[in-house]
Amino acid sequence: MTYTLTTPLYYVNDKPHLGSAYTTLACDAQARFQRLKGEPVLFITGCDEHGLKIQRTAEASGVSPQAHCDQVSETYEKLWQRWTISNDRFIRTTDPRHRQIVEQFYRRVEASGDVVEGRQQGWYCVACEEFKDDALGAEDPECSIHRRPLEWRDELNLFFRLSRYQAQIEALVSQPGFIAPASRRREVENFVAQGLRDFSISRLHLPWGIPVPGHADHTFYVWFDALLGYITALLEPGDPADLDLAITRGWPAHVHVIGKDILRFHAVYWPAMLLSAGLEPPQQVFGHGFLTREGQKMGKSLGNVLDPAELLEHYGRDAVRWYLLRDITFGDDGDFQQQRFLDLVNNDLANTIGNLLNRTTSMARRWFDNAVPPVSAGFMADHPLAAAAATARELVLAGMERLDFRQAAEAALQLAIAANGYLNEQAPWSRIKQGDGRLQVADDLYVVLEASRHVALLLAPLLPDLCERMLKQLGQPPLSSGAAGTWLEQLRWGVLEEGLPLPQPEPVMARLEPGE
RNA sequence: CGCGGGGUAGAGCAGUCUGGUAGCUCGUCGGGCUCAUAACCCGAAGGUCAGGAGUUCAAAUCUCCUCCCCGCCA
Repeated sequence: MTYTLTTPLYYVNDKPHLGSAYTTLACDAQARFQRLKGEPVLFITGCDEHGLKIQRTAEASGVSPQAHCDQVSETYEKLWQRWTISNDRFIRTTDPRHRQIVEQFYRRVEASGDVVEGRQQGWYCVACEEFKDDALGAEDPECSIHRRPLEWRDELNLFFRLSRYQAQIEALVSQPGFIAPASRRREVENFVAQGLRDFSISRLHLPWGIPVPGHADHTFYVWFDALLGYITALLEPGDPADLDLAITRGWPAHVHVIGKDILRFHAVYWPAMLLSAGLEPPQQVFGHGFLTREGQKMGKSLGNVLDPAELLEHYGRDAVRWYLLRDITFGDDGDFQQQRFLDLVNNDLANTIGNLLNRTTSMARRWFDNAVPPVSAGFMADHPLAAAAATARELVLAGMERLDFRQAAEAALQLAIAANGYLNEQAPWSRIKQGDGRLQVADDLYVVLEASRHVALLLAPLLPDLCERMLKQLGQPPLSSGAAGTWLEQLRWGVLEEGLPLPQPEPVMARLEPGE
């Protein structure tokens, strides 16, 4: 079955921020991991482009909404390309097929009797695209999040009868594993337990949206049409816009990865909409944490926003990916600390991993004719580094499966540390000087090279670039070429070929210089 | 108000479910090595586990109370 995973469809109100990049990077690692295991994967990302907020932003900068969306979503797409994100789809909710999918979906919900007319009255925050109940008594109320004036609305809208799904959503939400990490489940359960209320799914006289069939002047509320982008995205490029066809392409999604702020939409509203339309809810909704910078919230007003495009430019893909995925527990909030970022990248990638490869290939070349040394029979199987590699492999596989990138990264790193330690214990540089030490040195270098090869492979989902550079140093064909067999096949101890020529060593990871 | 998450060495965290010498990474300090990217390896210092009370032979871990941070309540 296809492993479908999604990032949020990012709202094109502004250029991409680090949070979006973080989510996307994490999904990319997961998508790569599943592909490496041989699973068919559908990795979906894209942009959400409707709504009043977009319309106003476009107006403010004097362009049409469509032109604005084209421009911003291109920024996203280009950025993901520069990060070599491996998404299979980039869906935009202004895609013509999306409109048809939304209409078909809506017809189903309507046919289930889940659409009713109602009067929507209250204070509205355009930035949130939400009504604010807590503002009811106040005069001149502000949005507590955006600190901008709320607008009074009183209009006839179409409502989705969410209340009918109370029992089903309660059951779904309490299902172990549906909401991840588990620590966020309670929050949603409590919300549901308060009683689900119908919510409006249309807006009146809002031109920048998808028209509601059969209701002139109504367009769909952004949150109704946006999530359906996940379904539209299932379609292959040449497919007709057909809902039944779409869901055969990889539904239900295995996981929606989102920021914790939009957990409710994904874990409550969205599954109910799907049930109403006779579709399965996603298997998991993973709400990850937010990033702060040096202990402070990032925000325009503080002027401390980290731009993912700049980070990429200054430090490169591997460094940023490593820091975000290795040092921050996926799910928890995390703090981006410049000093630690530099320390970790230099220590882990340049020193521990890069230098391990460098010193080992260099010795092998010098003493064994520029090639992988021969290993004596019987030396390999019960070797401590074989055990270390097996442990690392298990921890990486198990960790990645749970989106525990930190565990996976640390496991790969531990193998490199073990290999470095083994080298220092054996000190082949001393032993080679003793006449009878040559066979032992050959064995030792072989197992360390083999351990290094495992490190490279284990890093593949997290740091695809570094992995390929390491494999090249080890005389291996590119992993992406598939020439040496599948990833799992290569992750067996002893696959490294004796006598394989080793190229001139070159640092696979440069140290980052402080002070930028 | 209610609910959820959290408060453990200079920093970031694990350990809490299933009580029993407080552990990891980074930083700091000392030693070793010289194959290697001033890289690698080993060791040390550094903690009243937010505070208080209780249960227990024994509490970071269980119970109760207090304080502080973050989040949810359409």
